[in-house]
Amino acid sequence: MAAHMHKTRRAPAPTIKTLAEITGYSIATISKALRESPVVAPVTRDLIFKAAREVGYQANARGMALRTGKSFQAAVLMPVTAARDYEWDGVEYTQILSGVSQALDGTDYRMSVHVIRDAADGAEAARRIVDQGLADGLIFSGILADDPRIDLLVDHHFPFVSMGRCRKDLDYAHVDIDNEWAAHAATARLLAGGHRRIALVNPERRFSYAMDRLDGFARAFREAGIAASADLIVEGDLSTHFGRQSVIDLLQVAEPPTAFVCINESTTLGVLSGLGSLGRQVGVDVDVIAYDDINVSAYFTPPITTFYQPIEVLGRTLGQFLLKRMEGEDPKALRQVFRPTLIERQPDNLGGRLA
Amino acid sequence: MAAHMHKTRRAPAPTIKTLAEITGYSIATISKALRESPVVAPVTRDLIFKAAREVGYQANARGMALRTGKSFQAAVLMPVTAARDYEWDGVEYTQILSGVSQALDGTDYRMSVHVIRDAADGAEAARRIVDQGLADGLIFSGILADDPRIDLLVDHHFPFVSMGRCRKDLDYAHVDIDNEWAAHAATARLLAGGHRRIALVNPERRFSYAMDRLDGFARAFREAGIAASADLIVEGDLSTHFGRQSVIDLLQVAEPPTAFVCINESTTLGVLSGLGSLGRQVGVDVDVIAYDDINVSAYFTPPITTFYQPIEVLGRTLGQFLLKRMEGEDPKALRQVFRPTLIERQPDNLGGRLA
DNA sequence: AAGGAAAATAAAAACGTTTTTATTTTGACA
DNA sequence: TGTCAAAATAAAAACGTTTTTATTTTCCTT
Repeated sequence: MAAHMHKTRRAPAPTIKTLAEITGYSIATISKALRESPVVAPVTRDLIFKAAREVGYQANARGMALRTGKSFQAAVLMPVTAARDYEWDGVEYTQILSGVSQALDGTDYRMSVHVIRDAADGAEAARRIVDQGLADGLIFSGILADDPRIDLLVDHHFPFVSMGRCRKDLDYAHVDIDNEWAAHAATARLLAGGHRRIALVNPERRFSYAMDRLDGFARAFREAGIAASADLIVEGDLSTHFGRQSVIDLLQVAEPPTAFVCINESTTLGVLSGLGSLGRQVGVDVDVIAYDDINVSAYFTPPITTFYQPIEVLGRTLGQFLLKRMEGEDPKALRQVFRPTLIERQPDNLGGRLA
Repeated sequence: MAAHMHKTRRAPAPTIKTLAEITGYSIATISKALRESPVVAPVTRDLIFKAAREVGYQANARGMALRTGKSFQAAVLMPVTAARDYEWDGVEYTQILSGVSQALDGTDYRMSVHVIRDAADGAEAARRIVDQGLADGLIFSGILADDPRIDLLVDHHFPFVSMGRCRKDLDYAHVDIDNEWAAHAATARLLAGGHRRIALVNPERRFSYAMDRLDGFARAFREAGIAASADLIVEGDLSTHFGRQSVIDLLQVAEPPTAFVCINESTTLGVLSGLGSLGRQVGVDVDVIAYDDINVSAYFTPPITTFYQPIEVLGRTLGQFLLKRMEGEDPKALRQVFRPTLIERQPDNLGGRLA
């Protein structure tokens, strides 16, 4: 141990200049060699790579960023509602971020997260990201039927992938869940079980996927030749509170529903809570089919039938698509719609009394 | 409208050079003026600001970053376990990110999120962030009793704020929940209600807060002069599955517990599910007290008593502390331990039959 | 062996800042 | 009015890259 070991001065990180000095080549050659440009001789390339490995060279992201004008950031807009008592909100985002991060692993891109509080906030964030070059690509969800972010980004030729589709015919990369199909399947299942008065607990109508679900719901009735129980459609934020309140409201109408189609875990928990507090038993007095974000419906009492799609897979696809988009790939080639799998945990016909 | 309106060529974003040309000052003066340096005359400063506003000047983050060596990134390590069926995991992180983001709002800092899969991964991520200067500050949670990240960052004088305290006596900024207190309070409450056989559903012992909770649990028994039901302590990942399995295991012992102290929402749901499937009724056969991450226990059937702390507040504090740390403030001044509030929803004495 | 094209490398400029150093302008004082 | 310090501004260098342009080296052809 050296006698005077005052705060070990860390050696400055090696740069291409360091490598130039070590190898005797110019920084231009170093730069080209490191990026495997064909103009530098293979033998010198190898030499330079070796030197780089030896000194532990790491390209300085800031230098690259300035010169290339890129930020090496993949931005994700994460919605968080401001409502005080609505803290379940956005639980699935952990999975999305995890998936995106997986896709980005091993690339030069980092993931930056921009929290947005509503649609307007999201549009503003997107604009800031484009204008200031805060990121090289963007991922976002909560797509509106007519979403200003999609318009903006398409217009600016800015690489992005949306989770969800808007209702305009535009070319853009996206990943989605087949909500029309899922809502149809859930409704058809209940109709087949003998239910006629079916409630749909749905998101607000401005969301594109709310429309998709309405479509699926209507189609199931249409195909069964039965008039849809349109008066049992409720729309709201997807909070637990909303789910609970919906049940309380719906069970007071003249012909109350015998079944519920729920949109996510949070509302489902609210619906179950509401039913419980009114003394109704799931599987006996009413049936509930849900869409499951975080695979937790198995633990509800009783376990209920759900449609399930591992959200992390969507996240990973979002990330992969974004990488390709940032490399200039045609957005037309970057679209995928996932069909969730049905997990049956109940007969969904009031224990056989309906079918 | 111009006749030939081919793809509107966007004017390049104004730089300090643009401002220099407009105002006639040198770029040096522009730079100093914009950062309100006292060496530039107030009248010219105002002039330059006016020009900047007029052309919509926005400092180029990449240029700043290169010159200053800063990244203007505040990094957050977000843990996500790989386990396939454990998707509830990390639900509270949305709230943390939201809080951090709120604190960062209006500053030059952006939030980047690094997903980590375990403790080793986290240590590696921290090292990469320090070595490559990927961020100017770091926030992380899931603190181990002896956490290598804290050692590393303290050693490197790298600004960070941890959510949770390690069990070493070091000077570092942190935010925490008073887990010792909460576990003590929950246990004492159950003891006062007449319970003697109390189960503790706890995280793995390597986590610092697991130790804190063990301490609080033990202290409650000690203060009551009763031998702790140490054989009813279970430790595991905090999945719903673990909660459920714990109940199934614990109810098979010779003297089974009459009450459960749970650590988070996820395990609590599992515990309730397990109790339900064994036909035990909460509030009748057993009592459950939980710690509530996302304020959803009110919707469990029946609602249970919890300790609750809005996690977003912690997130905000983490962000605020990090900003101060990055400005060089003494970490000793940046510590805060929150006591969650008790939300009573049950008598917690088996409906009066114990007290 | 000279000439010239091709290959390899080097030099220089540029990206947008900040900071250090140098120069000019101002204003007080004798 | 000339001198000098202080105030204000300008010039230049630097951060670490990439890219364009220039130079040198290699090697083939005659």
